[in-house]
Amino acid sequence: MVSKSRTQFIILAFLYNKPGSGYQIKKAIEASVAYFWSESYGQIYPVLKKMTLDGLVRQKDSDSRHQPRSNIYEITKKGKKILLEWLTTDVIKSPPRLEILLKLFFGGLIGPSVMKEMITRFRSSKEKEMKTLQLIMDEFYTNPAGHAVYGKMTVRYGIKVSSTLIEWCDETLEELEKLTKLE
Amino acid sequence: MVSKSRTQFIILAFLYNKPGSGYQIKKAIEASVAYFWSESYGQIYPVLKKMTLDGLVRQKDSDSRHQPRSNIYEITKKGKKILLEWLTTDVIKSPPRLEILLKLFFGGLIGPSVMKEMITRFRSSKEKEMKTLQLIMDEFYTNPAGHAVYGKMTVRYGIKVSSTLIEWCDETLEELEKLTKLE
DNA sequence: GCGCCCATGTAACTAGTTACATGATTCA
DNA sequence: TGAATCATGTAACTAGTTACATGGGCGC
Repeated sequence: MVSKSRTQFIILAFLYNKPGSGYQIKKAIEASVAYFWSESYGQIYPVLKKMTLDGLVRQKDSDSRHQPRSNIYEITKKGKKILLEWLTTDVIKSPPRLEILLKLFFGGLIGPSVMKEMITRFRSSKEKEMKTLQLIMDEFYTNPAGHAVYGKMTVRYGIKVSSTLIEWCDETLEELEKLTKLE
Repeated sequence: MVSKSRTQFIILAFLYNKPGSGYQIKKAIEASVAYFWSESYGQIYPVLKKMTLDGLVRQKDSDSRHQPRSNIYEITKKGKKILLEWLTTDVIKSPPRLEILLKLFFGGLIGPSVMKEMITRFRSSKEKEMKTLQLIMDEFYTNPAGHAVYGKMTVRYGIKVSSTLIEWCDETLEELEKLTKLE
């Protein structure tokens, strides 16, 4: 049976327009969607193998004279078909698991000052994240390329969410401050 | 070795103030942190067993005359210790995996109208989510209870994020609309 | 020759879900 | 009596990470 792992679909998406190797796919992911997706080699290589068996990709005849040996895959008709199907299917919402909220929820067990430190560090990480995304967004404007519309939308998502979270941290820190004084 | 699964820690947190069964823990999770956390029985029961072996919880002498048989666990000193350690440890940020962004990123492959439909449905789900959270928040104010401060903070997180996402959907839908006209 | 990057891959492990099996009690 | 709820548990599966092993080519 053809699997429904998301790894499979991101691979198909990257192979859609041009063939590539597992290594190249991983690099492409890091260079483009890293802020909302990641894959490990330990996932990519086995999945590529499985996809070959399922007829979603095929190995290109290893054109020989290649420096390091590299297995280039190209997408098949079947691969394109199931990719497009997946793209038009609704996102199945996975039960959200927000560890920071889990810890905060049980904040009563450890007291507000420790929580304050934790939220402060969380805030820093979000600020850093936002700056990175802002740089990517700037890049989009200085390097205009028509195909980037969809990329921009995803980056805007990240920027909006992280700036909201920074706001939330500030409000939360204020409340924790009040609790500290009551201690 | 004592595991670091988050399931383990949420169990410890719920047992911190009073003993309970696997079933009760699951119900408590559903009744309090469901909007940012979930656990399945298939996870809870085996983990409770493992935790007993590790000495983090112990089974209370099954007081007999219990209607249905039920295994009540209580937290041990060791359990409390590692719970507090975990609570004060920073959240390890798991690589985010936002499927909606993954699909949107490859929107060029299927075109704006299909994407518009998807974002519209995503927007509805966020709106529903926000309303639910708003109700929970109202509950906090009409049923005032001192211990709820931390709960309120987590709900406020959810409300802020979902309302930001609704905004993002609107902006994104507008842009997609423009693209549709260019088709 | 050494270190770095290209490149592929596997093994062991962790985490978790879904579906199923089982059976007691409660209440309409 | 039959449905709902309480209650526990297992088996099979899916997804994914981390660490490790291996080796070639490139440039200094």
